[in-house]
Order: sequence, then C-alpha cells, then structure tokens
Amino acid sequence: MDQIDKRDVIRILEEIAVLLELKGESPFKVIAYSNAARRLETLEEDLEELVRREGLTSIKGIGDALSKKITELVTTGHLDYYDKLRASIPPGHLEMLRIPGLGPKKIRALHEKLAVETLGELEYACTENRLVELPGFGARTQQKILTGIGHLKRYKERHLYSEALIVAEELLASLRGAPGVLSASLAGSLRRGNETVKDIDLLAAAGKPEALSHWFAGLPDVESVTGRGDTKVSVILRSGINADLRIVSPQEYPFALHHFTGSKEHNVAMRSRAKQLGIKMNEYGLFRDDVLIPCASEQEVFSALGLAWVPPELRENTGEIEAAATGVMPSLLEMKDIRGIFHIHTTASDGSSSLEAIVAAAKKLGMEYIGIADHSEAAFYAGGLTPEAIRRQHETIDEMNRKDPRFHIFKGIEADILPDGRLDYDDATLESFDFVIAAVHSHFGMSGEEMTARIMKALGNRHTTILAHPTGSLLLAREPYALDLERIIDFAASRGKVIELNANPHRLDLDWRHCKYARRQGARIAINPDAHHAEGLADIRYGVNIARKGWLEAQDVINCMGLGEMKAFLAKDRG
DNA sequence: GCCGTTTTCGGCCCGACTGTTTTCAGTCG
Repeated sequence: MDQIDKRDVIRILEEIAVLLELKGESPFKVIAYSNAARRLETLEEDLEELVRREGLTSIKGIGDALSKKITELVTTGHLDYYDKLRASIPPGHLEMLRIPGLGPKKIRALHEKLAVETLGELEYACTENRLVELPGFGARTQQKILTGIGHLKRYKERHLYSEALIVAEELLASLRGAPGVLSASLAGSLRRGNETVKDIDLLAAAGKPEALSHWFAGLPDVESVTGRGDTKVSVILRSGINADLRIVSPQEYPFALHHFTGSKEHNVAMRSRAKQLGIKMNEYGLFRDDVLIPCASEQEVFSALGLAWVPPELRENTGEIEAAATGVMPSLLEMKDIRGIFHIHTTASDGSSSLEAIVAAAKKLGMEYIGIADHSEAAFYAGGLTPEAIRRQHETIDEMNRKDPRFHIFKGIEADILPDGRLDYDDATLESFDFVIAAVHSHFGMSGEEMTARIMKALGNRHTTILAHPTGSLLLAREPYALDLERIIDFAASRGKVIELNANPHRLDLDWRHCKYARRQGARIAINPDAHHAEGLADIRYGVNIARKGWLEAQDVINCMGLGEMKAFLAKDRG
C-alpha cells in the first residue's frame, strides 16, 4: 500500500477535474471535483481520522460518490476510477490545455480529426498548415497555437523559485549533515533569488570529494544520475528538477561560492575589475602573479578587490559592483521590516479562510495590521462583493477593530479596472473603503497604447491607492499584457499612487527589473501576497526577496510603516 | 459531481471576447 497524504488527495482530485474537462464531461461535474479539492485544502481535521469515522459527507461539497473515492484513495493508496481515467487520455492533451486559446473541445477536435496526441504532433500539424481547414479553426488560431507551443517549450525548462526552493532547502539540509561535509550552500540563480530557475545548484566543501559525490548520487530524492565525476554530480530529482552539486576543497570554497552563485554577467564584470587590479580571478581563487590570495570567506573575496560584500540577490551586473566600490551598499529590505500586509481575500469573495483565521495568521507573523481586499462586483467568477456584502463586511471589521485596539484591519477592495479605465463601483461606495487596489482582470488583449491609457485613468481616480499586479503576467504561464510600464510608474509617482509588488510566487509582479526604476522615480511599493487563504500570507517572503533583488529598502515599501503612520498615510490618501 | 424549507430532479456558471462565422461555439477570467 502506498502512503497517501492530504496533498496527494487534493492533487489527484484536481487532476480528475482537468481530465473530466478533456473528456467533455459536464462542467458542473468538473467543478464538483475542484470544489472538493478546495474544501480539503482548508480542512482542519486530520483527513485519515475523518475517513476512519466516515465523516467525509459532513463536508459541504462532498457527497456519496466523492466520499467513496476519497476513502478508497486514503485507505488503499489507489483509486481505480482515476487510473482508468488517466489511461484513457493522452498525457499530451493535459499539456495542451496550457496553450492559450486551446480548451477541451478544440483539443478533442484535434484528436479526432488529426489524431494529435502529443505537443510535438500538434506543432508539426501547425507547420504543415493542417489546422487551417478544420471547422472552428483558422489561420489565426493556428498561429496562436504555434506561439503558445513556443512559450510552453520555454517554460518547461524552468521552475518557480518557490517550488525549487522547497526541494533545494531539503537537499541542502541533508548535504550539511553528510559525512565529510565542512560547508555547503545554495548557489546559482536560486541563491540569487531569481523568480524562476532552470536547476538547483549546490556547493559543498569536503575532504573526500569522491565519497561525497557517491553519497549524493544515491540520495532517495534522486531519480537518475546524468553525470558524475569527482567534483561535479548532475542528477534529475523525483520532482523533475535538475540538480548540480559541485564539490571543492575548503580552501577553494569562498571563491567557488562566489563563482557558482553568478550571475555570469556579474562574474564577467568582477573578473574585469580583478584584471584592472592585476589579479586573475576564477572559481579556484584570486591570483596575483600566479600566487593565491587567501580568502576565508566571500566577504574577503570582495574585499580583496576593494569591494563591499554584495548580497547575492544584487549580483546581476546592474550597478552592484560600482556601488560596492564606493563601500556603501543599500540597506536592503528584510522580512523583519514588514509590519503589515495588504491585498488579502476572504470567504466573502474567492478566498478560503475566514477573516478571523486571517487575523490569527497575521498576528502569528508578527504583523500590526492587515488590509482586506476582496474582489469587486465585476469579478463575478470570483464572487465579487455587492454593495450590501461590503456593508456587512465593514460592520464585522469595525466590530473586530473595536474589540482589539492593538491590531488593526483596514477596509479595502480589489476593484476591477473596467475596459474604459473606470473603477468598478460608484464614488460613494469607493469612498467607504480605507484603501482601493485597482486591478486589471479582463480585456487583456488591448493594444499597449489602450492598456496604458486605461491603467493611467484608473490611477488618476482619487480613490485608487494601489495598482495591483501591474503587468498581469503569470510566471511560466502567461506573458504580460502590452503596456508602457515606465509611463505608468512615472504617472503613479507623480500622483502619489502605490505600485504593488504582488508576492504570490506565481506572479512576483512588479518584476525586480523595474523596482529600481520605480524607486528612482519616487513611486512607493506595496508588497502584497494576494492571499486567498491564511497560509498564503507567508508568501510575502517571496515578495521581500524580489524587492531585495530590486534594490528596495524599508523606506520604499509602505508595508514597513507602523500602524499609526499607515493610518495617517491612508487618511491623507483619501483626501 | 452536489444539493435541497423551490427537496430526488433540475439547477449549478456569468459575461465578453476571439475567431470563426453570417449567428455562434469555444475560451477565459
């Protein structure tokens, strides 16, 4: 019997929903499965315990059929229904759902008419111009699919930072406990905190490299070994992520740590600086006239080149070396600077945690205040709030604020930016909030000019406090919409509007590449988890990471205001 | 698939866009 935990059950239910969609089942049946998965996500009781006492059907959204299936999964580790369903659908069809413009019906048509089962076959059919003649398809659809396949192929080679980090931190912990390891660290883009990474780079200092290399290749997480020498092991992990371990001597370690952290561009610039100083630099050390300059730490490596230590996040050759040469580095934002969290959804719209659960989670994170922002009315799909629902929510919040004066809940809304740039709700309703987050959730396809004008109009609205996820991109899934971001940032800065750095690990939008610009223009940033459940509040750490990468300091980020300052800030904003 | 003081069948998931059509199916948020 395979061991199955709650997460597996949730994953399988979600996959069944997708498979049923591909099969052309009733959309309501599909929703029933994904609903059940969501219910389990927020289940407080132990799932196994619940199964044992046959209490599953007491959960709203789980009836006889789902209860039986979940019970089978939990008790036997398998689900016959799921196995058969999976076997009946080509795996390539699941991937195709991620191509914009392709849904279950079109995928089925491609299968029936052209016998397309894999992404490769679909791409080939497009290049052969065979989609053009199919009913319901045409030249533009074919081109759109081809573009989508191109993106998908690029995305497949990369992983979200948050997902790679979990795997990498576990590996690092076991590596540090491995026999003979003196020091170990993450390296590469993961150590630099990039929003997506190609693989996991690890570095270790050890006396006996060949023994450690053997040990690493034999880890239970390792699916297969793609290369193994005395100083480098490359493996594919069970999670599907590639990992490289470099093993060096303790003496080489500081140099190797810098070298394998990169980025390539940073290293090139560092080597060029070293050369100017008559020093040769590589992964084995710094050498003057072929004599090693000993360094016990990365700090000393930088210092030997006349530089202050550069935090890994900044090593992208975007001015960090010049800054380090002056000896003054920015005092980068840290998690401990964050005192409040905005952009949180509750069960009032599409969130899955109650206001009470969110307050508890925020207090646990040491926050002084939060800002609730459920969806506005135009977002029907997300259960947007009617004016009546808003009134009720505000009463609840007022009551909670009265009961606990040491913690404050700000009343906000994530108001849709309508296609013409107006905000959802009339002025009187907007007036009733402490803050308004304006967000684009529809009509992504407009031209850059139109989109820029639309967003600027929304930013010009006196009620708008924050612009949500400014480019709408989803990492490894959806490209940003067309827009002139710099113009928007300039405008936001001139009107005292705040730009969101959405901390959801799938978004991380504002991009770190634009943070520095925003800062220079004087636009303030709000790091918002866009949380849809209480645990989601902790995603703020990913936003802090990106903010650091974007050179932001506590003074640039509104979340660092204390409660009193924030009250004044939002009050002024209303005026 | 689930649900039910409208209760064992028939709702549930709304509206707009896109690209295909010439009145609309499929996709998407």
